[in-house]
Amino acid sequence: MGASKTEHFTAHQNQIALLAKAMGHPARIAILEFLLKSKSCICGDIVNELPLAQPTVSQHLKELKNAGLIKGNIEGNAICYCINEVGFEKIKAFFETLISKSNFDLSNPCNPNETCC
Amino acid sequence: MGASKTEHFTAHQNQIALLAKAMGHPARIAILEFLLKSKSCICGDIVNELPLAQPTVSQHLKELKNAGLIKGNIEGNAICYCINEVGFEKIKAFFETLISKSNFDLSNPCNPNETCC
DNA sequence: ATTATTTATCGTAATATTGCGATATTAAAA
DNA sequence: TTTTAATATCGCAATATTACGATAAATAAT
Repeated sequence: MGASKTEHFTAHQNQIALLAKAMGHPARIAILEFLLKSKSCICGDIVNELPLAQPTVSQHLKELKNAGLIKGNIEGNAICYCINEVGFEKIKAFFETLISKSNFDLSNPCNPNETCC
Repeated sequence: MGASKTEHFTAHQNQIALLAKAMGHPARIAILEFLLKSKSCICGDIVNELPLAQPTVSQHLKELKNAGLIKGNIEGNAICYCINEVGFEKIKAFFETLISKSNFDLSNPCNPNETCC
């Protein structure tokens, strides 16, 4: 195989997995950190910030864009990239609701070395 | 290639990417949601909850365990799984610090259709 | 018009992931 | 001790990801 059986899971589960997957590479975390540190959009610069070849960075940017974590638009002969707050809020909200709706006591976790089920 | 150049990134970037990657599959999101909904650890049941064969689920559980998102210990001839609050707090803290340290105004984002760089 | 700059795409090799049948392992139950 | 149950591992096929050189595309600069 190699392909995920997405049709067997909820839209929400697939959506979160998609966002998490896009964040599942150190280069893409570096890009997100760089864009968040900046006050506005960034033209170029991203390639110089990363220890990867230009086509590789371009590919990572494309994945972040497809996942909805960043935006990019043409600005002359350069491209202006910035955080897509929509995707970012989605994954943040996921953690918040997951943790708040959780019955699991994260502050007093069960010890797996004890009998607990 | 196919292998990430982890050596070129910070330990923190690699750590977060590892956690995100582990969450980058709907089956693993489903497992996390199931464990968080439960009050304590879960023996078995996880395989029956998912629309995947037992070896596949076992593999997903292993990945979540390796990433530090869940714990599992032997309980007779069954295995007791529960949330690993350590990994969970890590990824939660990542979002919190990233957003608090961020200079990017998430509530008033730049519009990529305007000149912004 | 030509050249330089910036970014994307193509093609391809190396490696990783996903999924599952078959089988092993381990311990409880009979 | 044999059987049953639960979980893990092996091996494999299908597919996806990662990385980058070469090249294309599009605009700015000369």
